Amino acid sequence: MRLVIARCTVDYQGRLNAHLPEAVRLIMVKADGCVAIHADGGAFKPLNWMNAPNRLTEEDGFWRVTNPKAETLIITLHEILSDTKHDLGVDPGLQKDGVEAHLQELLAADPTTMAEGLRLVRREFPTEIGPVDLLCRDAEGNAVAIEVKRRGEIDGVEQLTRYLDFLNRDPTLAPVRGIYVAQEIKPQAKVLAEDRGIDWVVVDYDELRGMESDVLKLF
Amino acid sequence: MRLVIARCTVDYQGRLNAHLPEAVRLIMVKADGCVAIHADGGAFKPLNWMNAPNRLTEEDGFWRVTNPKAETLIITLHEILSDTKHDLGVDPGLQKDGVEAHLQELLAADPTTMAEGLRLVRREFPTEIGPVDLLCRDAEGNAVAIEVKRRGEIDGVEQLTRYLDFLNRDPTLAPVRGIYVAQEIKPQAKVLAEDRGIDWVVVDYDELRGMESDVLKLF
DNA sequence: GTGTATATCTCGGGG
DNA sequence: CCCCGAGGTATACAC
Repeated sequence: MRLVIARCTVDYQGRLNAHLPEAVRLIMVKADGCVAIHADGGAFKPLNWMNAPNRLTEEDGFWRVTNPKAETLIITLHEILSDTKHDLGVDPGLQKDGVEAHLQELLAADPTTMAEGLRLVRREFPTEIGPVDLLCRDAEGNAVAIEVKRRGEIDGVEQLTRYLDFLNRDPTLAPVRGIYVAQEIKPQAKVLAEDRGIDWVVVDYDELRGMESDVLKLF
Repeated sequence: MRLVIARCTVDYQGRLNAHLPEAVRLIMVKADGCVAIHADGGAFKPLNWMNAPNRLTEEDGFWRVTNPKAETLIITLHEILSDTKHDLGVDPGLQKDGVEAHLQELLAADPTTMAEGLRLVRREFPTEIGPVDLLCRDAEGNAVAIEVKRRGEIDGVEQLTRYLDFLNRDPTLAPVRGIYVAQEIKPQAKVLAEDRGIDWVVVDYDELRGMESDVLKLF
């Protein structure tokens, strides 16, 4: 990783045009070639950047970064205050726990945590407009489409509504009802769900994980 | 801005749990207090981070970063290879051109680029659930609601559908039809739009800008 | 503060 | 390769 502190101006042309007036900034060049220009604030997101794959050429007083999509980033260097290089090696990567996929797994393993008598038909059940997270049948044998979210916001209700529209056109499935399942559901999402006749259930990830480990302990 | 190159392990607990095994990484601490941990690859996104506002305390062998939402980031430092500080000053900020707002301006200037006979009634026409990008009347005098996007995805169709629902409850406007306008429209968004009786139009930003400059040249 | 809409979103998975 | 969905999305802006 190369770290350059420099007074610079930057111009990006690609998906949009963007210009950075002259100022002192950090220019970060990573081993995979990607370039990011950071100010001393604003967290996370660089002011300008160019992802790999790309080509960086150092010319007289400026750097030119281009990628196969013909986007260009021109960094004009007015004054270089520091220029260092560090060998970081390959990163072992981030281990995550608690994302939607895990929640979906736990719910698929025991659909009765969402509603009594539910049996799983399929995870990621395909429709014309995308896969439904879980398709189940209830105790009466009726189809139930389930949308799982970590945080239940209004767009998840829209998503489930779309799936229900399309699923209910299939005579082998109709009538299909919906359940919106999340660790946390916003008030507006609840209102919209109820307005559309969609049930919602708040589940606890830690509790679900605990139940699963309890089940494992039995064996 | 403080830049530390160190062999470290990192643990985040908050919206999810995440762990980074020991490796050499860049730790960036910005003037506003935010912290980002970068590997030597993977674009501009840090492996882990904590946005401002937060509190960083340096303890024996590790840093603890906490924020008001009780999220914590623990950086255990096994070996510090470099530790530098740079004064960058306040950044003048990024100037952008070519975002949705510009596209909306160009389309408002000449609605006939979207459909023949259209006349603009208002930009950002207010409804109960937010403003519609453009409200027009067609040659027959019927109201037309237009949603503008740079990239037309499925959620834009949902947005326009919600607006149409509300606009059609207003007897002075109904019947209102919708047009989804974007520089690029995804297949599923087209399917959903057509399914809902919403027209879609793909427009070219550079062409629109060219037309406008042609008009200016006439004067 | 919550809620909503945008983003050069990034990133990963599946066809 | 593109399409699509998730994200600790981040970020800006209105209420």
